[in-house]
Amino acid sequence: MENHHQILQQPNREFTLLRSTDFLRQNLNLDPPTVNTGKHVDPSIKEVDFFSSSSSPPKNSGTYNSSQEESRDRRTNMAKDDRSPTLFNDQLVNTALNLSPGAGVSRSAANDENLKTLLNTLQRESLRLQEENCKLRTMLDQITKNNYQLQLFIALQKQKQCQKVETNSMICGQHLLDPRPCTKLDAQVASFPDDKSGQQGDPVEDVLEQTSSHSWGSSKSPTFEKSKPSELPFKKTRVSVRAKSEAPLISDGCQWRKYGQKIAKGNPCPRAYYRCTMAVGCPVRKQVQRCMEDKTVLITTYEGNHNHPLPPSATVMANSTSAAAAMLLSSSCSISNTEALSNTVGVFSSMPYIPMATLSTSAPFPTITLDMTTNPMQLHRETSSALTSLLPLHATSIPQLLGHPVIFPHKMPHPLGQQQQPLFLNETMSAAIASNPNFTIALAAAISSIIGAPRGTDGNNNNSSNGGSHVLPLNGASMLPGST
DNA sequence: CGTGTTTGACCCGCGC
DNA sequence: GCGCGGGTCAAACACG
Repeated sequence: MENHHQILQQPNREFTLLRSTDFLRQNLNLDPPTVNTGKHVDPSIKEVDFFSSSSSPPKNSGTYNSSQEESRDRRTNMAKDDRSPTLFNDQLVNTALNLSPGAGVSRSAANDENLKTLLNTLQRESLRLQEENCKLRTMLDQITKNNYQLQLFIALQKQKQCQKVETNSMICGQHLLDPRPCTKLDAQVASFPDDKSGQQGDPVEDVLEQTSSHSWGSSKSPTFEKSKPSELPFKKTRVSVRAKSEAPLISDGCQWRKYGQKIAKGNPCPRAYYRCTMAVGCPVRKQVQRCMEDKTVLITTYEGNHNHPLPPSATVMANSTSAAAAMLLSSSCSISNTEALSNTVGVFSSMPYIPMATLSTSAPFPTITLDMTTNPMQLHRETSSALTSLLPLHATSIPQLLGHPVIFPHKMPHPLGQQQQPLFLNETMSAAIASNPNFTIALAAAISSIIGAPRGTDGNNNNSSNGGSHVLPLNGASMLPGST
């Protein structure tokens, strides 16, 4: 908790914290040597050029050097092995199989021995990789969890700033911002960091509960707390996803129960209302409606926060939608157009295949629409102009959509510079995947980026052998060049 | 019989 | 105050 506050007050450190590997180390107290059983394997997937003739080894950490030297030694041994197999001592790869026709029968025993050794080595290596895989999985879970909590703190901090700005503006008699009033949540948010007394359990969860209870809730619904008349209405944030799909529903990993259907005005296609049934009282709801212009396009609108753990498939969707919602939040404080835009760019530049993002402020609730229906290459070109038209939006809700949001800190510099590095898992729906095979690649890139983000503390890509870039199939596409 | 869907009725907010 | 439209409820129904 304390760390989060410190981090929030030191913008320069924000990025460091959210960089996967550093974040991982800091949160899990995993020093590189402890990650692996035998020798060091950097959690980030580093591209090591085993065949480079470069004579200047990187001057990184000692562990990394030792790893490289080990690789060099192995190559050397393999080279020598052609002439003198006995010189090869590395247990990992034993190439001392004498398969030459001239070898006598007396050598078969030695060959068997070598084969056994090789087998044992491979088995050990396989076990080691399994252990690593398991550990990385655990780390990934932890990162997701920590990001979730951190994002909430950032959101809370932003809410506080927002409130200050609005207060100042009111005092000056020039309420230039969106006139929509601050809400009950604002007060809760503002008081949250200091007001821990009397709270049981995780205060973060408490705030989420409060947020959820106001989200999309009917005053009649027994599940939701009814707002007192004296309280101002709660402004909701929604994320709408457009995807081509013939199916009546898109698969997002959650279980839904239909509770209503309506013919909305202006669209002959009925709008279906679904409620999450993965947990009792989960306030998350979604609307599904076909696009009037193109009936193959399914528009799914999400709102609310899950009050239960999500399966991985649902987390993927949650990350994407919550990232979109984070865009709303990042621009919610009405600081300035430029700043808001830079924030939104910061979020969406990380989403390689969330192409067309549009905000609707005319709707009763701030809604962001992610259009997955167009060609990704085209989208990359389109998005820039689409996003540059974004205006700051006063979304007073915390868009903790769908469980496990991930958010970039304020004005986070991109680690890959021109090449954007995705930190969001955008493989969202089977329908979208079907129409856009690049989603699979994007997912791989996103996972790779989480597991193997490049190290560094300044946010620049100063690591020539970083593990993220070589696996990122971004089509050379930074969605928004020049984003900070 | 339990679970999910359908559908008409109802509630509520908003604009006029 | 009234009408309209969005959202939700809940009884009836379907299905495995």
